[in-house]
Amino acid sequence: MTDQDLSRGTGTALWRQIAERLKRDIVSGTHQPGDRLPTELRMAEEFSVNRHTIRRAVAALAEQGLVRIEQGRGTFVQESVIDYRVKKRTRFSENVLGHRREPSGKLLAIREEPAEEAVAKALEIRKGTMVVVVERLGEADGRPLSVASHYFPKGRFPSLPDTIRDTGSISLAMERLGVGDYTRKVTRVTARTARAADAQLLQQSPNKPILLTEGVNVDATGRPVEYSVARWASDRVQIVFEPGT
Amino acid sequence: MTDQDLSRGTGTALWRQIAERLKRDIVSGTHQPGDRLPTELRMAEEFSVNRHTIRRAVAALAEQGLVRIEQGRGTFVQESVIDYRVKKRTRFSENVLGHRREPSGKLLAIREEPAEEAVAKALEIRKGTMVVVVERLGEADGRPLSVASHYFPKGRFPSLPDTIRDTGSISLAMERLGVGDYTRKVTRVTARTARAADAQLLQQSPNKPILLTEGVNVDATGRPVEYSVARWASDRVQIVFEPGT
DNA sequence: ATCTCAAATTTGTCTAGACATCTATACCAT
DNA sequence: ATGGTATAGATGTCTAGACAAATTTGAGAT
Repeated sequence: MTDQDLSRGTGTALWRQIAERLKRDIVSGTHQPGDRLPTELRMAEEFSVNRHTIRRAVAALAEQGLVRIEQGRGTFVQESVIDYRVKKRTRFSENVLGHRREPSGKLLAIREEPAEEAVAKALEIRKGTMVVVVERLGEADGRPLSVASHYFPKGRFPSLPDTIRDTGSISLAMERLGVGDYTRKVTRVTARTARAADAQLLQQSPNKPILLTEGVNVDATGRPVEYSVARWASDRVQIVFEPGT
Repeated sequence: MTDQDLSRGTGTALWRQIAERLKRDIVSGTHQPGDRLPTELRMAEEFSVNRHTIRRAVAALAEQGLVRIEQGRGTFVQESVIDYRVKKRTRFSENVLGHRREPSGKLLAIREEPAEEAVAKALEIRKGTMVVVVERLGEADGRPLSVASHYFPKGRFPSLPDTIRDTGSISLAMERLGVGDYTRKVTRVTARTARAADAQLLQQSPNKPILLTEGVNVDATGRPVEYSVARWASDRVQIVFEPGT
Protein backbone atom coordinates (compact mmCIF):
# COMPACT_ATOMS: atom_id res chain seq x y z
CA MET A 1 0.00 0.00 0.00
CA THR A 2 2.59 2.52 -0.98
CA ASP A 3 1.09 4.05 -4.05
CA GLN A 4 -2.02 6.02 -3.32
CA ASP A 5 -2.61 7.35 -6.85
CA LEU A 6 -3.62 10.92 -6.09
CA SER A 7 -4.36 12.94 -9.17
CA ARG A 8 -2.17 15.98 -9.35
CA GLY A 9 -3.12 19.10 -11.17
CA THR A 10 -6.76 18.22 -11.69
CA GLY A 11 -8.18 21.19 -9.90
CA THR A 12 -8.71 19.29 -6.67
CA ALA A 13 -6.12 20.06 -4.04
CA LEU A 14 -4.07 17.14 -2.86
CA TRP A 15 -4.97 17.72 0.76
CA ARG A 16 -8.65 17.56 -0.12
CA GLN A 17 -8.17 14.27 -1.89
CA ILE A 18 -6.26 12.91 1.07
CA ALA A 19 -8.86 14.14 3.54
CA GLU A 20 -11.56 12.55 1.43
CA ARG A 21 -9.71 9.27 1.31
CA LEU A 22 -9.09 9.21 5.05
CA LYS A 23 -12.69 10.12 5.69
CA ARG A 24 -13.86 7.27 3.51
CA ASP A 25 -11.64 4.86 5.41
CA ILE A 26 -13.07 6.11 8.67
CA VAL A 27 -16.68 5.98 7.59
CA SER A 28 -16.26 2.56 6.03
CA GLY A 29 -14.65 1.26 9.17
CA THR A 30 -11.17 0.59 7.81
CA HIS A 31 -10.02 2.90 10.58
CA GLN A 32 -12.08 1.99 13.62
CA PRO A 33 -13.14 4.56 16.22
CA GLY A 34 -10.36 4.92 18.76
CA ASP A 35 -7.74 3.64 16.33
CA ARG A 36 -4.61 5.63 15.79
CA LEU A 37 -3.99 6.82 12.26
CA PRO A 38 -0.52 6.33 10.76
CA THR A 39 1.86 9.11 11.74
CA GLU A 40 2.04 12.21 9.61
CA LEU A 41 5.49 11.29 8.36
CA ARG A 42 4.35 7.85 7.42
CA MET A 43 1.27 9.06 5.58
CA ALA A 44 3.39 11.64 3.81
CA GLU A 45 5.49 8.77 2.50
CA GLU A 46 2.50 6.67 1.59
CA PHE A 47 0.82 9.44 -0.33
CA SER A 48 4.13 10.78 -1.64
CA VAL A 49 3.45 14.29 -0.47
CA ASN A 50 4.99 16.65 2.01
CA ARG A 51 4.16 16.28 5.66
CA HIS A 52 2.49 19.70 5.64
CA THR A 53 0.05 18.52 3.03
CA ILE A 54 -0.94 15.63 5.29
CA ARG A 55 -1.29 18.04 8.18
CA ARG A 56 -3.66 20.20 6.16
CA ALA A 57 -5.81 17.17 5.39
CA VAL A 58 -5.85 15.90 8.95
CA ALA A 59 -6.65 19.39 10.26
CA ALA A 60 -9.73 19.41 8.06
CA LEU A 61 -10.88 16.10 9.52
CA ALA A 62 -10.23 17.36 13.03
CA GLU A 63 -12.36 20.38 12.26
CA GLN A 64 -15.15 18.08 11.20
CA GLY A 65 -14.72 16.18 14.42
CA LEU A 66 -13.82 12.93 12.70
CA VAL A 67 -10.44 12.67 14.34
CA ARG A 68 -8.78 13.96 17.45
CA ILE A 69 -5.14 15.06 17.37
CA GLU A 70 -2.93 14.67 20.42
CA GLN A 71 0.51 16.15 20.43
CA GLY A 72 3.19 13.59 21.05
CA ARG A 73 0.71 10.71 20.83
CA GLY A 74 -0.84 10.72 17.43
CA THR A 75 -4.10 11.19 15.60
CA PHE A 76 -7.07 9.09 16.61
CA VAL A 77 -10.37 8.32 15.01
CA GLN A 78 -13.00 9.98 17.13
CA GLU A 79 -15.19 7.41 18.77
CA SER A 80 -18.61 7.74 17.27
CA VAL A 81 -21.55 8.65 19.40
CA ILE A 82 -24.51 9.09 17.16
CA ASP A 83 -25.59 5.48 17.42
CA TYR A 84 -27.95 3.98 19.92
CA ARG A 85 -27.19 6.82 22.20
CA VAL A 86 -29.18 9.34 20.31
CA LYS A 87 -32.15 7.06 20.02
CA LYS A 88 -31.99 6.36 23.71
CA ARG A 89 -31.75 10.02 24.41
CA THR A 90 -34.68 10.96 22.25
CA ARG A 91 -36.95 9.43 24.84
CA PHE A 92 -35.96 12.03 27.34
CA SER A 93 -37.44 14.83 25.37
CA GLU A 94 -39.36 16.45 28.19
CA ASN A 95 -36.38 16.45 30.48
CA VAL A 96 -34.11 17.61 27.78
CA LEU A 97 -36.35 20.52 27.08
CA GLY A 98 -37.19 21.25 30.65
CA HIS A 99 -33.65 20.95 31.98
CA ARG A 100 -35.10 19.27 35.02
CA ARG A 101 -34.10 15.77 35.85
CA GLU A 102 -31.27 14.50 33.76
CA PRO A 103 -29.86 11.02 33.55
CA SER A 104 -27.06 12.03 35.89
CA GLY A 105 -25.04 15.07 36.57
CA LYS A 106 -22.63 17.07 38.64
CA LEU A 107 -23.03 20.36 40.38
CA LEU A 108 -20.17 22.57 39.26
CA ALA A 109 -20.85 25.71 41.22
CA ILE A 110 -23.43 27.62 43.19
CA ARG A 111 -22.99 31.36 43.51
CA GLU A 112 -24.88 34.59 43.89
CA GLU A 113 -24.60 37.62 41.69
CA PRO A 114 -26.59 40.64 40.51
CA ALA A 115 -28.81 39.86 37.55
CA GLU A 116 -27.64 40.90 34.13
CA GLU A 117 -29.98 42.40 31.59
CA ALA A 118 -31.06 39.16 29.93
CA VAL A 119 -31.47 37.30 33.20
CA ALA A 120 -33.49 40.09 34.75
CA LYS A 121 -35.76 40.30 31.77
CA ALA A 122 -36.44 36.58 31.75
CA LEU A 123 -37.14 36.44 35.47
CA GLU A 124 -39.13 39.67 35.34
CA ILE A 125 -37.05 41.31 38.04
CA ARG A 126 -35.01 44.49 38.06
CA LYS A 127 -31.51 44.41 36.63
CA GLY A 128 -29.02 44.10 39.43
CA THR A 129 -31.33 42.18 41.76
CA MET A 130 -29.46 39.28 43.31
CA VAL A 131 -29.93 35.90 41.71
CA VAL A 132 -28.72 32.45 42.63
CA VAL A 133 -26.74 30.85 39.84
CA VAL A 134 -26.28 27.11 39.66
CA GLU A 135 -23.88 25.64 37.15
CA ARG A 136 -24.51 22.04 36.38
CA LEU A 137 -22.91 19.41 34.19
CA GLY A 138 -25.34 16.91 32.72
CA GLU A 139 -24.04 13.48 31.90
CA ALA A 140 -25.38 10.35 30.33
CA ASP A 141 -23.61 7.05 30.20
CA GLY A 142 -20.68 8.77 31.84
CA ARG A 143 -20.23 11.18 28.98
CA PRO A 144 -20.85 14.88 29.43
CA LEU A 145 -23.92 16.04 27.59
CA SER A 146 -24.61 19.55 28.67
CA VAL A 147 -23.47 22.47 30.75
CA ALA A 148 -26.35 24.45 32.14
CA SER A 149 -26.55 27.71 34.05
CA HIS A 150 -29.72 28.05 36.11
CA TYR A 151 -30.77 31.40 37.48
CA PHE A 152 -33.21 31.81 40.37
CA PRO A 153 -34.44 35.02 42.00
CA LYS A 154 -32.70 35.10 45.36
CA GLY A 155 -35.44 37.21 46.91
CA ARG A 156 -37.94 34.44 46.51
CA PHE A 157 -35.61 31.54 47.33
CA PRO A 158 -33.08 32.84 49.87
CA SER A 159 -32.21 29.40 51.19
CA LEU A 160 -31.88 27.78 47.78
CA PRO A 161 -28.09 27.39 47.80
CA ASP A 162 -28.14 25.44 51.06
CA THR A 163 -31.10 23.36 50.02
CA ILE A 164 -29.41 22.43 46.76
CA ARG A 165 -26.24 21.54 48.58
CA ASP A 166 -28.30 19.36 50.92
CA THR A 167 -30.29 17.56 48.31
CA GLY A 168 -27.78 17.66 45.50
CA SER A 169 -30.60 18.22 43.08
CA ILE A 170 -32.27 21.30 41.72
CA SER A 171 -35.70 19.84 41.26
CA LEU A 172 -35.68 18.30 44.74
CA ALA A 173 -34.62 21.58 46.25
CA MET A 174 -37.36 23.44 44.43
CA GLU A 175 -39.89 20.95 45.67
CA ARG A 176 -38.82 21.52 49.26
CA LEU A 177 -39.20 25.21 48.73
CA GLY A 178 -42.76 24.74 47.69
CA VAL A 179 -42.45 24.99 43.92
CA GLY A 180 -42.82 21.37 42.98
CA ASP A 181 -44.81 22.10 39.91
CA TYR A 182 -43.13 24.50 37.57
CA THR A 183 -43.57 24.36 33.86
CA ARG A 184 -41.60 25.47 30.89
CA LYS A 185 -42.86 28.64 29.34
CA VAL A 186 -40.61 29.07 26.38
CA THR A 187 -37.45 27.57 24.97
CA ARG A 188 -35.19 29.05 22.38
CA VAL A 189 -32.65 27.00 20.50
CA THR A 190 -29.71 28.07 18.46
CA ALA A 191 -26.20 26.96 17.62
CA ARG A 192 -22.89 28.51 18.46
CA THR A 193 -19.25 27.71 18.48
CA ALA A 194 -18.29 26.45 21.92
CA ARG A 195 -16.41 28.64 24.32
CA ALA A 196 -13.18 27.24 25.65
CA ALA A 197 -14.49 26.46 29.12
CA ASP A 198 -17.63 24.77 27.84
CA ALA A 199 -15.75 22.84 25.20
CA GLN A 200 -13.51 21.45 27.88
CA LEU A 201 -16.35 20.49 30.17
CA LEU A 202 -18.19 18.87 27.31
CA GLN A 203 -15.03 17.15 26.16
CA GLN A 204 -15.60 18.53 22.75
CA SER A 205 -13.20 20.20 20.36
CA PRO A 206 -13.43 24.00 20.57
CA ASN A 207 -14.18 24.13 16.87
CA LYS A 208 -17.32 22.10 17.00
CA PRO A 209 -20.76 23.62 17.26
CA ILE A 210 -22.79 23.38 20.40
CA LEU A 211 -26.51 23.59 20.77
CA LEU A 212 -27.68 26.38 22.98
CA THR A 213 -31.05 26.26 24.66
CA GLU A 214 -32.47 29.01 26.72
CA GLY A 215 -35.67 28.83 28.66
CA VAL A 216 -37.89 30.08 31.41
CA ASN A 217 -39.83 28.00 33.91
CA VAL A 218 -42.88 29.44 35.59
CA ASP A 219 -44.85 28.35 38.62
CA ALA A 220 -48.55 27.60 38.69
CA THR A 221 -49.40 31.30 38.80
CA GLY A 222 -47.26 32.01 35.78
CA ARG A 223 -44.49 33.77 37.66
CA PRO A 224 -40.99 32.98 36.43
CA VAL A 225 -39.04 30.90 38.93
CA GLU A 226 -36.07 29.88 36.86
CA TYR A 227 -34.19 31.00 33.83
CA SER A 228 -31.65 28.65 32.34
CA VAL A 229 -29.14 28.57 29.55
CA ALA A 230 -27.75 25.20 28.55
CA ARG A 231 -24.98 24.28 26.16
CA TRP A 232 -25.22 20.84 24.59
CA ALA A 233 -22.62 18.70 22.89
CA SER A 234 -24.28 18.78 19.51
CA ASP A 235 -23.02 15.45 18.34
CA ARG A 236 -24.20 13.62 21.39
CA VAL A 237 -27.66 14.95 21.65
CA GLN A 238 -30.64 15.57 19.51
CA ILE A 239 -33.45 17.57 20.92
CA VAL A 240 -36.93 16.35 20.20
CA PHE A 241 -40.06 18.39 20.22
CA GLU A 242 -43.47 16.83 20.24
CA PRO A 243 -46.56 19.01 20.26
CA GLY A 244 -48.07 16.82 22.94
CA THR A 245 -45.63 17.83 25.62
CA MET B 1 2.72 51.00 12.96
CA THR B 2 5.44 48.67 11.84
CA ASP B 3 6.52 47.13 15.07
CA GLN B 4 3.89 44.91 16.53
CA ASP B 5 5.95 43.61 19.43
CA LEU B 6 5.01 39.98 19.48
CA SER B 7 6.70 38.00 22.18
CA ARG B 8 8.67 35.15 20.74
CA GLY B 9 9.47 32.03 22.65
CA THR B 10 7.07 32.64 25.50
CA GLY B 11 5.05 29.51 25.06
CA THR B 12 2.31 31.23 23.09
CA ALA B 13 2.50 30.58 19.38
CA LEU B 14 2.98 33.63 17.22
CA TRP B 15 -0.08 32.85 15.14
CA ARG B 16 -2.19 32.75 18.28
CA GLN B 17 -0.91 36.12 19.38
CA ILE B 18 -1.62 37.54 15.95
CA ALA B 19 -5.09 36.02 15.84
CA GLU B 20 -5.77 37.47 19.28
CA ARG B 21 -4.62 40.89 18.23
CA LEU B 22 -6.69 40.87 15.06
CA LYS B 23 -9.68 39.65 16.98
CA ARG B 24 -9.29 42.45 19.48
CA ASP B 25 -9.15 44.97 16.65
CA ILE B 26 -12.31 43.52 15.18
CA VAL B 27 -14.23 43.37 18.43
CA SER B 28 -13.14 46.86 19.40
CA GLY B 29 -14.20 48.20 16.04
CA THR B 30 -10.81 49.19 14.71
CA HIS B 31 -11.64 46.90 11.83
CA GLN B 32 -15.29 47.52 11.01
CA PRO B 33 -17.62 44.80 9.71
CA GLY B 34 -17.26 44.61 5.95
CA ASP B 35 -13.79 46.16 6.03
CA ARG B 36 -10.96 44.47 4.24
CA LEU B 37 -8.02 43.45 6.38
CA PRO B 38 -4.51 44.26 5.15
CA THR B 39 -3.21 41.66 2.73
CA GLU B 40 -1.38 38.64 4.07
CA LEU B 41 1.91 39.87 2.69
CA ARG B 42 1.43 43.25 4.24
CA MET B 43 0.53 41.83 7.65
CA ALA B 44 3.49 39.50 7.41
CA GLU B 45 5.68 42.56 7.05
CA GLU B 46 3.93 44.44 9.83
CA PHE B 47 4.23 41.61 12.29
CA SER B 48 7.64 40.59 10.95
CA VAL B 49 6.63 36.99 10.43
CA ASN B 50 6.27 34.69 7.50
CA ARG B 51 3.15 34.87 5.40
CA HIS B 52 2.24 31.33 6.44
CA THR B 53 2.12 32.40 10.04
CA ILE B 54 -0.38 35.12 9.13
CA ARG B 55 -2.37 32.60 7.17
CA ARG B 56 -2.58 30.34 10.19
CA ALA B 57 -3.88 33.19 12.32
CA VAL B 58 -6.42 34.35 9.76
CA ALA B 59 -7.60 30.77 9.22
CA ALA B 60 -8.37 30.56 12.93
CA LEU B 61 -10.45 33.71 12.74
CA ALA B 62 -12.26 32.40 9.69
CA GLU B 63 -13.05 29.22 11.59
CA GLN B 64 -14.57 31.31 14.32
CA GLY B 65 -16.58 33.17 11.74
CA LEU B 66 -15.03 36.53 12.50
CA VAL B 67 -13.68 37.02 9.03
CA ARG B 68 -14.50 35.79 5.56
CA ILE B 69 -11.70 34.98 3.13
CA GLU B 70 -12.20 35.46 -0.58
CA GLN B 71 -9.57 34.26 -2.96
CA GLY B 72 -8.24 36.98 -5.18
CA ARG B 73 -10.10 39.67 -3.25
CA GLY B 74 -8.94 39.66 0.31
CA THR B 75 -10.04 38.96 3.85
CA PHE B 76 -13.07 40.78 5.18
CA VAL B 77 -14.48 41.31 8.63
CA GLN B 78 -17.71 39.37 8.76
CA GLU B 79 -20.70 41.63 9.13
CA SER B 80 -22.54 40.75 12.28
CA VAL B 81 -26.20 39.94 12.10
CA ILE B 82 -27.39 39.15 15.57
CA ASP B 83 -28.98 42.51 16.17
CA TYR B 84 -32.61 43.46 15.76
CA ARG B 85 -32.91 40.74 13.22
CA VAL B 86 -33.01 37.95 15.69
CA LYS B 87 -35.62 39.64 17.75
CA LYS B 88 -37.68 40.33 14.67
CA ARG B 89 -37.32 36.77 13.62
CA THR B 90 -38.40 35.31 16.90
CA ARG B 91 -41.93 36.36 16.13
CA PHE B 92 -42.15 33.90 13.31
CA SER B 93 -41.93 30.94 15.61
CA GLU B 94 -44.80 28.93 14.26
CA ASN B 95 -43.72 29.26 10.69
CA VAL B 96 -40.17 28.56 11.57
CA LEU B 97 -41.17 25.38 13.29
CA GLY B 98 -43.70 24.30 10.74
CA HIS B 99 -41.57 25.07 7.70
CA ARG B 100 -44.74 26.27 6.07
CA ARG B 101 -45.05 29.88 5.16
CA GLU B 102 -41.79 31.69 5.33
CA PRO B 103 -41.15 35.40 4.99
CA SER B 104 -40.05 34.84 1.42
CA GLY B 105 -38.22 32.21 -0.52
CA LYS B 106 -37.05 30.63 -3.72
CA LEU B 107 -37.73 27.22 -5.14
CA LEU B 108 -34.39 25.67 -5.95
CA ALA B 109 -35.42 22.35 -7.43
CA ILE B 110 -38.24 19.87 -7.77
CA ARG B 111 -37.36 16.28 -8.53
CA GLU B 112 -38.50 12.73 -8.00
CA GLU B 113 -36.49 9.93 -6.56
CA PRO B 114 -36.86 6.65 -4.69
CA ALA B 115 -37.15 7.12 -0.95
CA GLU B 116 -34.12 6.49 1.18
CA GLU B 117 -34.32 4.71 4.49
CA ALA B 118 -34.88 7.77 6.67
CA VAL B 119 -37.38 9.34 4.31
CA ALA B 120 -39.34 6.13 3.95
CA LYS B 121 -39.49 5.64 7.67
CA ALA B 122 -40.75 9.14 8.32
CA LEU B 123 -43.42 8.95 5.63
CA GLU B 124 -44.31 5.42 6.61
CA ILE B 125 -43.81 4.07 3.11
CA ARG B 126 -41.55 1.36 1.76
CA LYS B 127 -37.95 2.21 1.03
CA GLY B 128 -37.54 2.83 -2.68
CA THR B 129 -41.08 4.15 -3.19
CA MET B 130 -41.00 7.28 -5.32
CA VAL B 131 -41.12 10.58 -3.50
CA VAL B 132 -41.31 14.15 -4.70
CA VAL B 133 -38.46 16.24 -3.37
CA VAL B 134 -38.69 20.01 -3.21
CA GLU B 135 -35.64 22.04 -2.35
CA ARG B 136 -36.39 25.49 -1.12
CA LEU B 137 -34.38 28.47 -0.01
CA GLY B 138 -35.98 30.54 2.71
CA GLU B 139 -35.10 34.19 2.93
CA ALA B 140 -35.86 37.08 5.18
CA ASP B 141 -34.93 40.66 4.58
CA GLY B 142 -33.20 39.47 1.44
CA ARG B 143 -30.78 37.28 3.37
CA PRO B 144 -30.87 33.52 3.09
CA LEU B 145 -32.13 31.91 6.25
CA SER B 146 -32.64 28.27 5.50
CA VAL B 147 -32.34 25.52 2.94
CA ALA B 148 -35.08 22.95 3.25
CA SER B 149 -35.70 19.63 1.56
CA HIS B 150 -39.34 18.59 1.57
CA TYR B 151 -40.32 15.02 0.79
CA PHE B 152 -43.82 13.99 -0.30
CA PRO B 153 -45.11 10.54 -1.19
CA LYS B 154 -45.56 10.63 -4.94
CA GLY B 155 -48.24 7.94 -4.85
CA ARG B 156 -50.57 10.23 -2.97
CA PHE B 157 -49.67 13.46 -4.75
CA PRO B 158 -48.78 12.55 -8.33
CA SER B 159 -49.46 16.05 -9.67
CA LEU B 160 -47.61 17.85 -6.91
CA PRO B 161 -44.61 18.98 -8.98
CA ASP B 162 -46.83 20.72 -11.55
CA THR B 163 -49.03 22.24 -8.89
CA ILE B 164 -46.05 23.63 -7.06
CA ARG B 165 -44.64 25.03 -10.26
CA ASP B 166 -48.03 26.66 -10.92
CA THR B 167 -48.53 28.17 -7.53
CA GLY B 168 -44.91 28.68 -6.58
CA SER B 169 -45.75 27.70 -3.07
CA ILE B 170 -45.77 24.42 -1.22
CA SER B 171 -48.57 25.23 1.16
CA LEU B 172 -50.77 26.57 -1.63
CA ALA B 173 -50.14 23.47 -3.69
CA MET B 174 -50.99 21.20 -0.81
CA GLU B 175 -54.20 23.11 -0.26
CA ARG B 176 -55.22 22.59 -3.87
CA LEU B 177 -54.54 18.91 -3.50
CA GLY B 178 -56.95 18.70 -0.64
CA VAL B 179 -54.56 18.73 2.31
CA GLY B 180 -55.05 22.23 3.53
CA ASP B 181 -54.78 21.32 7.13
CA TYR B 182 -51.67 19.41 7.99
CA THR B 183 -49.99 19.65 11.33
CA ARG B 184 -46.53 19.11 12.62
CA LYS B 185 -46.12 15.83 14.40
CA VAL B 186 -42.57 16.02 15.60
CA THR B 187 -39.52 18.16 15.14
CA ARG B 188 -35.98 17.28 15.95
CA VAL B 189 -33.25 19.86 16.24
CA THR B 190 -29.53 19.44 16.25
CA ALA B 191 -26.42 21.25 15.07
CA ARG B 192 -23.95 20.27 12.41
CA THR B 193 -21.15 21.73 10.40
CA ALA B 194 -22.55 22.97 7.11
CA ARG B 195 -21.98 21.05 3.93
CA ALA B 196 -20.35 22.96 1.13
CA ALA B 197 -23.50 23.34 -0.96
CA ASP B 198 -25.62 24.49 1.97
CA ALA B 199 -22.94 26.84 3.22
CA GLN B 200 -22.89 28.50 -0.16
CA LEU B 201 -26.65 28.82 -0.39
CA LEU B 202 -26.81 30.20 3.12
CA GLN B 203 -23.91 32.53 2.41
CA GLN B 204 -22.22 31.21 5.46
CA SER B 205 -18.67 30.07 5.96
CA PRO B 206 -18.37 26.29 5.62
CA ASN B 207 -16.84 26.14 9.07
CA LYS B 208 -19.75 27.60 10.91
CA PRO B 209 -22.42 25.50 12.54
CA ILE B 210 -25.86 25.23 11.09
CA LEU B 211 -29.04 24.33 12.84
CA LEU B 212 -30.71 21.27 11.47
CA THR B 213 -34.40 20.67 11.97
CA GLU B 214 -36.17 17.58 10.83
CA GLY B 215 -39.88 17.07 10.99
CA VAL B 216 -42.98 15.25 9.84
CA ASN B 217 -46.31 16.79 8.96
CA VAL B 218 -49.45 14.68 9.16
CA ASP B 219 -52.95 15.23 7.81
CA ALA B 220 -56.12 15.23 9.86
CA THR B 221 -56.18 11.44 9.99
CA GLY B 222 -52.61 11.32 11.27
CA ARG B 223 -51.09 10.03 8.04
CA PRO B 224 -47.72 11.54 7.18
CA VAL B 225 -47.91 13.83 4.17
CA GLU B 226 -44.54 15.52 4.32
CA TYR B 227 -41.12 14.95 5.73
CA SER B 228 -38.70 17.81 5.74
CA VAL B 229 -35.14 18.52 6.67
CA ALA B 230 -34.10 22.13 6.97
CA ARG B 231 -30.69 23.67 7.45
CA TRP B 232 -30.62 27.08 9.11
CA ALA B 233 -27.94 29.74 9.22
CA SER B 234 -27.37 29.53 12.92
CA ASP B 235 -26.25 33.09 13.37
CA ARG B 236 -29.26 34.54 11.65
CA VAL B 237 -31.98 32.57 13.26
CA GLN B 238 -33.09 31.49 16.64
CA ILE B 239 -35.81 28.94 16.88
CA VAL B 240 -38.47 29.53 19.44
CA PHE B 241 -40.67 26.95 21.03
CA GLU B 242 -43.77 27.81 22.94
CA PRO B 243 -45.88 25.07 24.46
CA GLY B 244 -49.01 26.81 23.25
CA THR B 245 -48.35 26.19 19.58
C1' DA C 1 10.54 -4.48 41.18
C1' DT C 2 10.64 0.53 40.97
C1' DC C 3 12.18 4.94 40.02
C1' DT C 4 14.70 8.28 37.17
C1' DC C 5 16.23 10.18 33.29
C1' DA C 6 17.69 10.24 28.56
C1' DA C 7 16.39 9.06 23.96
C1' DA C 8 13.11 8.27 20.45
C1' DT C 9 8.72 9.25 18.57
C1' DT C 10 5.08 12.28 17.26
C1' DT C 11 2.70 16.48 16.67
C1' DG C 12 3.30 21.89 16.74
C1' DT C 13 5.36 26.08 14.98
C1' DC C 14 7.99 28.92 11.99
C1' DT C 15 10.54 30.16 7.96
C1' DA C 16 11.44 30.24 2.85
C1' DG C 17 10.22 30.00 -1.77
C1' DA C 18 7.75 28.60 -5.97
C1' DC C 19 3.85 28.36 -8.66
C1' DA C 20 -1.46 28.09 -9.24
C1' DT C 21 -5.85 30.27 -9.23
C1' DC C 22 -9.02 33.80 -8.76
C1' DT C 23 -10.29 38.85 -9.09
C1' DA C 24 -10.11 43.47 -10.45
C1' DT C 25 -8.12 46.92 -13.23
C1' DA C 26 -6.28 49.15 -17.13
C1' DC C 27 -5.41 49.24 -21.78
C1' DC C 28 -6.27 48.33 -26.51
C1' DA C 29 -8.88 47.25 -30.61
C1' DT C 30 -13.17 47.56 -32.57
C1' DA D 1 -19.04 52.96 -25.73
C1' DT D 2 -18.05 47.95 -25.86
C1' DG D 3 -15.61 43.90 -25.48
C1' DG D 4 -11.67 41.31 -25.01
C1' DT D 5 -7.06 40.74 -23.17
C1' DA D 6 -2.98 41.40 -20.68
C1' DT D 7 -1.40 42.52 -16.12
C1' DA D 8 -1.09 43.21 -11.36
C1' DG D 9 -2.59 41.89 -6.91
C1' DA D 10 -4.66 38.78 -3.81
C1' DT D 11 -5.35 34.17 -1.73
C1' DG D 12 -4.48 28.86 -2.38
C1' DT D 13 -1.43 24.94 -2.65
C1' DC D 14 2.73 22.44 -2.30
C1' DT D 15 7.44 21.55 -1.09
C1' DA D 16 11.56 21.70 2.07
C1' DG D 17 13.76 21.97 6.31
C1' DA D 18 14.64 23.24 11.14
C1' DC D 19 13.56 23.29 15.75
C1' DA D 20 10.05 23.14 19.80
C1' DA D 21 6.97 20.66 22.84
C1' DA D 22 4.59 16.68 24.49
C1' DT D 23 4.47 11.79 25.10
C1' DT D 24 6.14 7.23 25.25
C1' DT D 25 9.72 3.97 25.72
C1' DG D 26 13.56 1.81 27.47
C1' DA D 27 17.95 1.51 29.75
C1' DG D 28 20.20 1.97 33.95
C1' DA D 29 20.57 2.80 38.87
C1' DT D 30 18.75 1.70 43.16
